[in-house]
Amino acid sequence: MADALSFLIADDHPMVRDALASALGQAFSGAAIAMAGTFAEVQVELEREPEVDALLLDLDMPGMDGLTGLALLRSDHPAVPIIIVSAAREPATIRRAYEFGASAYIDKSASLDEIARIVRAVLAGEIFAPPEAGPADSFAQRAAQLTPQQWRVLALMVQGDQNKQIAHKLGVGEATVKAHVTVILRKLGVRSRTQAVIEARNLALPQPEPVRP
Amino acid sequence: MADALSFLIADDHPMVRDALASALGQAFSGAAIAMAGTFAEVQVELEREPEVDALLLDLDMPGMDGLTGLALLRSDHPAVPIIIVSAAREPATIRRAYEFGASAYIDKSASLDEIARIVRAVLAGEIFAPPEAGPADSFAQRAAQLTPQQWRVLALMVQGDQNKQIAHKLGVGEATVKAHVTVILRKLGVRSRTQAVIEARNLALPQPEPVRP
DNA sequence: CTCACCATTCGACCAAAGTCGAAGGTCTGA
DNA sequence: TCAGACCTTCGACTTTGGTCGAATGGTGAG
Repeated sequence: MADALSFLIADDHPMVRDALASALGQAFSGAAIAMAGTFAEVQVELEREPEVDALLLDLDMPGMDGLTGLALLRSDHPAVPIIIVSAAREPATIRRAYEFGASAYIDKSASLDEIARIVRAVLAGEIFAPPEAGPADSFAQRAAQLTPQQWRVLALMVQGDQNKQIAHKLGVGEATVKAHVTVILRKLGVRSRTQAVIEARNLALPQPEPVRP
Repeated sequence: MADALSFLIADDHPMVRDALASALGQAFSGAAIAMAGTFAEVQVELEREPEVDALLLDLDMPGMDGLTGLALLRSDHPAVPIIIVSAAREPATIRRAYEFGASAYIDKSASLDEIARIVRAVLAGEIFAPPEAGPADSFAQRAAQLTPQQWRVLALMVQGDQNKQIAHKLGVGEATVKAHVTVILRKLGVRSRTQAVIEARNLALPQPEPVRP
């Protein structure tokens, strides 16, 4: 399987999807390219074909609460390299994306050549994540310790679901969900569900906006 | 008291405070001008002197969770006209500010003449709030029904406080806080504390950011 | 003044959230 | 194969959250 590459492109904007697909098809002839327009579709595709060589992911898709969705995918499929493709964002968001396991970041204004170059580098095993990362975001550090199932529980908590609803959606007992919540609260360093939701939402919605007087 | 006007300027940036003070002092000679740099200071000043003719308020101050703080002040002092002074914001935020009882909106890049003109209009009883407002934000409409004490409770809920802590901070029993929470949930149309906090925080942090490809 | 209305307060009761301990499953390295 | 670590699951128990009914006190309409 020398050149039987496969990619998954996730973006809610069809135009962007096609542009990325054309860029990849040109740079890697014969590559299999799958598409997804919502967070749910991404999960389905990855479930069907977990062996993709790279996932090109937009952070502003319906269903994924920003970085929460990234972390969720990352937990479910640790082996899949994830390349963030998004509009210009604050450096803090980009840094956090790396902390959550993203392999690279591509600005939507990048040229097709640039995209191909970055994807090729990721496939070669290079990670564009800055090895330094500085002191890093403390909450992100703590959140990175969560297991896949715990991420799913947290993602539903952030949407306002109660334990009973979460249990039903995940197909487990309510007692199980409660146990997960307990661990989540301890790992995040908070003392109530409400505080956990507040902190998690700060991840999804980085800054109100920069001040420009 | 023909021209014994008094103003309260609330902004965490000293430079902006001085600019506003100079604009008002020039346009309304003899006016008494008080200052505040945090949300807590605003509350103290309004408690000490509730008869101010206008409050010039910055939304990005420490302590006030965006529009939550505005609504809180509005509930505590319904008679004080509030003029929002802030950096450029999305139209949705400005619209919501009006729904929460703001009398006018001044961009920080406005000239001193413009500021004086708007303040004069507000003092004359004119409200710059668009009478139409369209379908309006449904949550904001529901939230506007909250009483002052209920706003205080909600503001503390949004910070992640538990009922016991809220009771202590407000100097009432825990049972009282629970009763308030019940009414708040019903008025907001949600079924749990977590959902209420999620919706309330959507007010404070409008959008992630505009897309600029 | 009297009545009605509403904000605020609380106690008693029920539902949801959170804690503790434990069992079974999987994977890794000795 | 066995030991240890970890994820997932759950039941029993405690704490917190939320509902209902009721008493108090203020305020405005008639």
